[in-house]
Amino acid sequence: MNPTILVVEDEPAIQELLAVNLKHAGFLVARAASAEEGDAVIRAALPDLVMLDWMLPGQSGIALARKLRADERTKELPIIMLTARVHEEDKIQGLEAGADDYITKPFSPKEMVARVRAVLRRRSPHLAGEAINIGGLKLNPATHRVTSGDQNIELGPTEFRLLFFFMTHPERVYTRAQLLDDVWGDHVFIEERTVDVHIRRLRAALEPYGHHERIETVRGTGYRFRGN
Amino acid sequence: MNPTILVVEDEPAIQELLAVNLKHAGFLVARAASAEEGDAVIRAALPDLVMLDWMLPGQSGIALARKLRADERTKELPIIMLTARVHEEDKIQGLEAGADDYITKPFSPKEMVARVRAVLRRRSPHLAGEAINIGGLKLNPATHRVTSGDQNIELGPTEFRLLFFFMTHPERVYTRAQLLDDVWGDHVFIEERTVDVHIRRLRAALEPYGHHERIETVRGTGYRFRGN
DNA sequence: AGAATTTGTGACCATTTTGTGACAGTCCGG
DNA sequence: CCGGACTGTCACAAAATGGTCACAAATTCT
Repeated sequence: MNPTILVVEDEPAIQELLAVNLKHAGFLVARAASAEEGDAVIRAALPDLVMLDWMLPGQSGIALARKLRADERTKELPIIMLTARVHEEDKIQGLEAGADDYITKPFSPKEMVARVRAVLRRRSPHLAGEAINIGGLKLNPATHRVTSGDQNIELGPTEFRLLFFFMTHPERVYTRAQLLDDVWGDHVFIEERTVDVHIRRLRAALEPYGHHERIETVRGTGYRFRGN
Repeated sequence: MNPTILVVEDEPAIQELLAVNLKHAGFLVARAASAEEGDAVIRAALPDLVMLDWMLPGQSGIALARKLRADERTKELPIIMLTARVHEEDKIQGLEAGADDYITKPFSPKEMVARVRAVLRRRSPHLAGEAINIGGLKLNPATHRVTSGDQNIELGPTEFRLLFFFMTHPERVYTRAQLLDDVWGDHVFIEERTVDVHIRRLRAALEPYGHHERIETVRGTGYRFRGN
C-alpha cells in the first residue's frame, strides 16, 4: 500500500531529516549510510524509490545509480539524486546515470516530499499520495491540511500525525504501544497514557465538526478510527 | 492477538526493512541477528512465523530450520526462507528442512508481506488477520469487531476473548478450568463458576441475533461452541 | 417424588480502565 | 528575552468491567 523509499545518505542528521519527513508523508523508509549498503539493501528488497546522495564515502552515488540502471531488475527503479549543487556538467552526468530528478541542498522538506510524489506519480500514479477523504473529513498530506466541508480544522503536529495514521489505517484497532511506535517513533520512552491525552485533544479538535465520534475506544485494547 | 513474526537476518538494513514493512502490515516483530539468537528467542517466546535468512554468520539458516522441525514444540512453526537465489538443489535441501515458502532477493516489500499472509492463512486463517465467519456470526480480530449481518455486536473485553477462543476452537468441549487457562491466562486464581457467568453474558450479547444457541452446555463437563 | 448436583441469573461492589483539566518544561519566532 | 504553542505527566473524576454470591431453575440420581 504505502511505497517504500530507500534513503542512501551518510550524514546522519540529513538522513534523519529525510526519513522523518518521508515517514510523515506516509512513506515507509529504509536507510543506508553508504552506496555499498544501499546496494545490498536493493539487492535484497526492491524499494519503490531510491533517494541517493551524490557524494558518498567510498563508491559515489552516481556510480550506484549507473549500476542500478545497468541491471535488468533495477532498470525501472526511480532514483532521486541529492546534490549540493547541480552544475550543467553534473546534470549531464546525472541524466546519463539515469536519475529521475534532483534535489539540491539545502532543500525544504515539503518540496522534497513533493518531488518524491511527483516522481512516483510519473512512474506509477497510484503510489503518489492523494488527499484522504473519509466521511467528509478530508486530510491532505501534501498541503498538510485537514478540512471538513470548507472548514479548516487546526491541528497540532502530533494530532496531525495521529489523525494521518488513523485515516491511513481505518477500522483497525491499535494498542497504545503500537500507536506510540507508529506515530511517535520506535525508540521513545513515553507513558502509554499520553496517547489517551492526545486522543482526547484530537477528539476535541474534531468535535465542532462532528467527526470526533469516529475515534472509537476499544476498551481493554486501544483505539480505532471508524472508516465509514 | 496480532501475530508475532521473528525476523532472523544479520544485515541490519534489511532486517530493518523487513521489520518496518511487517509492522506496517499489522504484525508484531521480533528480531535476531544470528541463528543462535533466533533459536534463543524462539525458545523464550514462540512466534507465529519465522522469517529466516538462508546465509547467516555461524550456524546457517537452514540448520536452524532443521532443528526447529526436529523439535516437537516447533514442528508446526511456519518458516519462510530468504535466499539470494534458489537453485534446484537448494530447493530440495530447503524442502527437506521444512520451509513453508521461499522469498528470493531482491523482493518487493509488498510481495513479501503477501507471502507472509499467505503462509499464515494456510495454517490458520485468523492469524492472517482474516475475519472468522461461522454461520453468519463474524469476528474480525484486526478490527476487534463482532458482527451478524451488518449489525454490530458489542462485547466487553473478556466476552470478546471468550468468543474468539470458541470460534477458533469450535466443536470441542472445554472444561471451566481449561477455559480459565486459555482465555484468562494460566496463573489466575478465579472461581470456576465465574466462567458460567461470562458464558451467560456472552449468550445474552449474542441472543438478539439468534447466535446464543451456538454456545452449548455440556452438563458435567463444560461448554462447547457449535461450529455449524 | 424428593434429594442432591449442576447450571442459569440478577445484583453488588471492588477494581481497572479511560476521560479530563491542570501544570510545568521546551521550543521557536519575533 | 518574552510570549505563545505544544507536549508529556499527573491527579482526580467518571465509566465500565469483572469476580462473587445467593438464589432460582434444571437435571440427575435414589
